[in-house]
Amino acid sequence: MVTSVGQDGQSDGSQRAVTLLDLARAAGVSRTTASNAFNRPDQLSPKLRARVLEIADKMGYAGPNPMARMLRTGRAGSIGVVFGKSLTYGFTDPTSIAFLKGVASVCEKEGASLLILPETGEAQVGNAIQGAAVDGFIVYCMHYLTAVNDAVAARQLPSVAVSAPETMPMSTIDIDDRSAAREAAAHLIGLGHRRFGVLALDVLGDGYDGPLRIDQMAKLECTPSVDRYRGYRDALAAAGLQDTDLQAFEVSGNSEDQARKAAFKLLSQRPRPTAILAMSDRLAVGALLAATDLGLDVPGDLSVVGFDDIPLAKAVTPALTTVHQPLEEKGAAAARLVFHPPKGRPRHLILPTELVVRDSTGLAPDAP
Amino acid sequence: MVTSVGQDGQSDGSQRAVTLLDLARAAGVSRTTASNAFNRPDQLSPKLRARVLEIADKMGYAGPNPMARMLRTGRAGSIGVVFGKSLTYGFTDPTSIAFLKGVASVCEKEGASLLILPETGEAQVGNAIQGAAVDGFIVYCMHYLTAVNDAVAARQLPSVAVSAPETMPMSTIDIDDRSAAREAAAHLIGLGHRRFGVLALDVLGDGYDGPLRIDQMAKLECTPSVDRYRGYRDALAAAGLQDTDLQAFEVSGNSEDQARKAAFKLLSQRPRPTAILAMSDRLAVGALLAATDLGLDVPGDLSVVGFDDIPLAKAVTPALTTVHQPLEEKGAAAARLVFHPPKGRPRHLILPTELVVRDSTGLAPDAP
DNA sequence: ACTTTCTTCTTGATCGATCCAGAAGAGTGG
DNA sequence: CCACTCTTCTGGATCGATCAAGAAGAAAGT
Repeated sequence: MVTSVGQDGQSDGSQRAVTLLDLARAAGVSRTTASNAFNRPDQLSPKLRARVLEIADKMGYAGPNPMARMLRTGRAGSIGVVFGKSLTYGFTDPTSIAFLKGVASVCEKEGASLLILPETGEAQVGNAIQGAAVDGFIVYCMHYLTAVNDAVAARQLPSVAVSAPETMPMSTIDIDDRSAAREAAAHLIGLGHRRFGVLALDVLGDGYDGPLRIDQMAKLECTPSVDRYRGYRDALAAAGLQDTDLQAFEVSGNSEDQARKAAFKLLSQRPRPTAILAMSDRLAVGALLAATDLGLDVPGDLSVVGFDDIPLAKAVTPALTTVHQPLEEKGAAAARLVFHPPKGRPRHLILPTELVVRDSTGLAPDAP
Repeated sequence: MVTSVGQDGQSDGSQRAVTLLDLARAAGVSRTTASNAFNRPDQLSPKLRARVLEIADKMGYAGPNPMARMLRTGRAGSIGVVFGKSLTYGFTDPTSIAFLKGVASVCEKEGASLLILPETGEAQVGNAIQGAAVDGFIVYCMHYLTAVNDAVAARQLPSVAVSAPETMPMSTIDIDDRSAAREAAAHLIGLGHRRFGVLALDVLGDGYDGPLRIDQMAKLECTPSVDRYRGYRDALAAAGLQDTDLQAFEVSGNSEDQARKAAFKLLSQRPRPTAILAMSDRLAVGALLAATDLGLDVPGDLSVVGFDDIPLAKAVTPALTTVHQPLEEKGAAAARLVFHPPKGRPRHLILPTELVVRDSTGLAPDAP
């Protein structure tokens, strides 16, 4: 006999949910047959299947309980993405949005869902990671890598870390930040620039704004910020210039407003830098704003090079010269590595970058 | 005796994972005690707990299996977000990104994760919804509402639908599209405009570009596109103008490029509209581009009003006059409704909008 | 008629945890 | 010494499904 259930979904939620067993009993079949009605249509006669599904519908049984199914099958049908910074930041920064988009596109193809994990501060790092029902992880973060990566590694699932040291027991995916940055700086040097300002992403992710903390950098194996800075210096060294020709400020939170202030300071120094190397396009946009504040023409008085090539880069005026990196492809490649993990040793992908010259760079004003 | 496990996480993954029972045996305690070591520190002596955790670490036991835990506790620790359009679109459109950001901020506070579901086409709608291990749903989509919403409703979980008819057995959250649109149009009418072009979001989400399909609109109870169009007409009617003063094009995919083309057509007609009502800021930006193509000055020759007030709206030149809607708050409010569902009847929130006048609107060129 | 195969359906075991009720032992007070 | 509470720990039942193996009956081949 069919268990009577309230007509509408509104009724008091306290009643126990309908289970596969209830359905089986109501339909007069075994649990397995009921299960097969949903999962293996070929395992029972179409007529019976239709009847079972109809009764299921009548009973308000939506389908097999996902949690139970996961437990039994061992598959979650989703992959997790961990942001080092706050979850909200992931939806603010254009680079991580593009990355997510790449991840999402692959998830869609695979029919999997995308679980985005919160990070409730260093103390509880790993809490969410430990408890996530997923088939694999993508780690996208810039700071305190070890805590997060260790938690992910402990799960023993196919995992990929973005911009992580290759010493981790998981696949990694990255760009060659150092040589990309070198290329950006070399471009400016080629245009005759000799005095540079650097807008750096914050090295430690601790909200610090101010002169670059070179001493702290030594501690960090590998962050985009450090690598890009080294790349800038490489180019200067190759041209026989001194480190002192490089004035660098860290800007917290990759924010345009903060960058504007920092750039203002850089550009108020004498002799004034003739070019600004920004470690992200958002920072570069901040530099453009500061140039406007100071009445400087870009690229007449000042050249600006960005990094990332986010959509905004070509929308802004003047369009930014910047280092293009394949943000979406980075996400897609990471997702692919999670869904089809390499057998044996982990892979370490390096994606190509390319300097895109637009309108924000020109000959140095004081060039001979 | 402690089961020996390979030193590194690299070893062949075929060995069965360590379970709570294994850990309990290794530590010489019961499963419950081992479980409590992770979940209820107050239920066992600190000394024993430390020992258990240490052994767990040694065995490579990362913590209780999330799937099993979910099944037993009945809680997933995450909420699901369903996009009607493709998953990728969710990370492309600025309005949905802002919405997600709002959702994410609340998730972060609640310590929950955010599961983003794929939609693999109308045929399989509900597949992912049925199988998602979540504690509630947020439905964010514009089209074929019923299929998705029915699948969500069947799950009998706390759910919120954005821009859905209130007939659904779930909470909804929305803005008053119609009166917001009316206000936008009234603003232009007040400036002396009498001939309007409308750039409409596609009514059916089927990739159609072309003249507005008014006949189709009648079929749809409630989509932003339809409501906004009605709002525009309300304003015209109130001013004694005819519907024929309103030329409308649907633009598929809320894309700037498509909008540019559509706006070009609108502006090539004679007599030329003096104002464009765009149903989104992206469409409005397309209109600005088309104006540039045609050598029209905004707001001198043409006024443009957007909708949404995405970040781009004030970054673009001229800054867009637009209808501000609280996108992030919309996401946050939706998430709050999922985490703390109203007892009894579902709630139906209407969030406030506000016309923000910036630089893209001015007096009609032919005004008396 | 006998074996074989195919279809259709069922039973028992299992996935890996948490919850509930209660046992064992230590400490307290009368 | 007994009754009581408190802490610490345990075993059995349970969450809701899927899987592997096999039974019952129909169809087909020899």
